[in-house]
Amino acid sequence: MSLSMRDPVIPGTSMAYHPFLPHRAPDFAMSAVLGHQPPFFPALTLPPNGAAALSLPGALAKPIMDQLVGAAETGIPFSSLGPQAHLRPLKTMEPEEEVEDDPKVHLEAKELWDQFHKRGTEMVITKSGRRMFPPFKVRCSGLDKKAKYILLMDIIAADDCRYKFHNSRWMVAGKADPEMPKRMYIHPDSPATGEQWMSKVVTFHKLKLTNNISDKHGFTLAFPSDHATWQGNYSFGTQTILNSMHKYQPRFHIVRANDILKLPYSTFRTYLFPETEFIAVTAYQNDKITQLKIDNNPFAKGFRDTGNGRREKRKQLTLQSMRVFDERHKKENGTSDESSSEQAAFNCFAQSSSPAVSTVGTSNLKDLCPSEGESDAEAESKEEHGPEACDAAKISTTTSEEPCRDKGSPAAKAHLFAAEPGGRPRDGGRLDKASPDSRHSPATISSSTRGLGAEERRSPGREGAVTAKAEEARALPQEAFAPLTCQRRETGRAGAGLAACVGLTAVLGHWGRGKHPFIPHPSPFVLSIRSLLDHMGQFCSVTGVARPGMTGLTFEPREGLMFAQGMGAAVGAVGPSPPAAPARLTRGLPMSPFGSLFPYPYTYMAAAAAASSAAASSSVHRHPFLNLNTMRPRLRYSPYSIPVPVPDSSSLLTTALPSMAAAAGPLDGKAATLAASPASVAVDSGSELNSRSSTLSSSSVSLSPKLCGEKEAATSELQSIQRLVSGLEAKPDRSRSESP
DNA sequence: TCTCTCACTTC
DNA sequence: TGAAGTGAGAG
Repeated sequence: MSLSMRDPVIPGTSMAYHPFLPHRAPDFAMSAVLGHQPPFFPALTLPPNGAAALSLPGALAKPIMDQLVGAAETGIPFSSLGPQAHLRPLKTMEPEEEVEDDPKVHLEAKELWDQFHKRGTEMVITKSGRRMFPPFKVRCSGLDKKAKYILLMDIIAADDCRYKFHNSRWMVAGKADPEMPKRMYIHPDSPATGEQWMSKVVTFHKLKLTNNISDKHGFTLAFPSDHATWQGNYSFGTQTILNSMHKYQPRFHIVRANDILKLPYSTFRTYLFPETEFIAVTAYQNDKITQLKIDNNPFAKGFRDTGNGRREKRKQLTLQSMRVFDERHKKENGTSDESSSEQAAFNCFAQSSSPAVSTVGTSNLKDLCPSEGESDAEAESKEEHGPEACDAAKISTTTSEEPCRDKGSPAAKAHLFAAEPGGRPRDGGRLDKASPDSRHSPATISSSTRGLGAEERRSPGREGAVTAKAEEARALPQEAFAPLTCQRRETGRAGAGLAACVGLTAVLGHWGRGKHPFIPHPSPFVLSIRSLLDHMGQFCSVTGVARPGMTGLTFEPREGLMFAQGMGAAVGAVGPSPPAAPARLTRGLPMSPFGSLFPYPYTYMAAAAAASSAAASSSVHRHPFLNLNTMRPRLRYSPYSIPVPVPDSSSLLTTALPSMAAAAGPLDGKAATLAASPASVAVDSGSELNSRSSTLSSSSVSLSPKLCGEKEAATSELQSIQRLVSGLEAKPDRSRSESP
């Protein structure tokens, strides 16, 4: 028999609700996103035996069924002989009883992140994908040892601005480009027990960042059911697509679920670490970041000054060219008695060209940021033990970072918080205003974290190695960068949720065979559950990927069409979005608030869930990513963050909300710093420049007493050539070297 | 500003 | 030994 969307499945049968069917008609907001009828749509049928069946049109059956074959490995039997996939009925309709847990998350390699944050927050993305640096690693505690968890990570837009690196500073350069389809990265070890997660550092180093819009390392799922915590389309992948010159904020999610199938209907605990915010670039703009990476990333070892890598050779090459120039200059002037001074000049340049000069440059960086000196020295010392040892050390030696932050100059502080969206108050970001019934309200936000300070004081094991003094010392700064957490508790309707899982498992079972348990290889596979609904004439939506530079509304259909073809081949364009559709549709982005702080896109919130989010709104208001009140209509759909509008270019380096700064309370110093950040950073840059200039000039000065007339001119020319050839010290900060 | 190639590295 | 991860640099 066929089901219409409104046909309820009788509770008590094998499926209380069909996985893909909401039990009620879509509300207004939901309706607004509809309007597209995909060319192909499989039909859903419910056979008499009560099991769900996936019936596909003949042309589609084969590829889809091929994808589903692997589902058998997950224990879900279905026939591969025909177009009907019989899915095993769910054992239970009730969610598992939850044992209270209290997850805490500690960001690993925090010092590295802090340095990263201070130096410019640039993260390189490439077409083929580039790993994150610093690597995103966390340590969890407070999990139920027996329970299973799924850990995820995603990266959301921090604001809707485009940035440029100008005068050694990151400045807003306009409105953001169309947002890329966001993807959720599921940790390959998921699901695992709390004990397993807590026994190790959870690293997401395999996640890659790309700017390749046609990246095929992702796939999309759609959950139209308004019973689900997830609603809309959900993309997964090993690579996250980002826009260059845009600011992003990684997020970490803990989901208590023993099966990937239950993911969409489970509670999400979301953690934000402000220091992990970054600006995506295709090439490093700020050599501080470059140097930081070279110093800390083993793969970049070849560029370290101490090595025999390319950098060394390049400098030797420079040296050689200088020598040639010197000889030629000698010939031209013909006097040998000047050789001593020339030798002095040469020595000067030789020195400048030697690795030692790079060290000078590095020291300049340290001079630039007094608070960095210690960190750099520390980083260098760690280098002796390798990056991994470095990271490991950071786990229990976070005290050393504190002086950097607390004793840092205002400039350093400003810089520290410059890229921190909203200058998140340490407490303002915690959402402890959950309503008592938050567990049952899809839009209710509740806190699951009390801040790292408390967490670390409490969590055993790792902290055992940390002295009480160290704990005390790091408490304050840690709080300053305490992860902003948000928890969504959505028990949902078990029938709908679990039933949806059936369909999910059928697909994920195949993916589980690959390297990544949940990532399909090698071909992308996009499953559109919504397309099923489309077929029923109830739900239609335009989803796709907006391409940068597109004029008008153009969509690269993903769900329906890719579903239709099974293996992701492109088909024709989908029709334009309905004129009255919300912004998210006009952009055609297939993303959803997947794991976001709200279970619904804010477009939904207004009509569908705003009422239920009343309890959360106060918290939301204080959260830069949740601020519905201050957000302005965006032309693009932002499935996750609700960015705080950047007031003006004069405060480009801080997106702090005044209210948040005011709410910072104990952070008043930092809040004040925030206000002064632009100027402070300017001073910062200036000081570095001065430092650099003095370094160069001091070298020259040692020559000048012996030089006269042509000699000085020649030396000057030498310097110019030297700069041109080797880039030397002025090069590091490309644009900085040009600033007065 | 981006993309590609290169030489170098780690694993 | 080769795949993969790096920044530099050319275009």
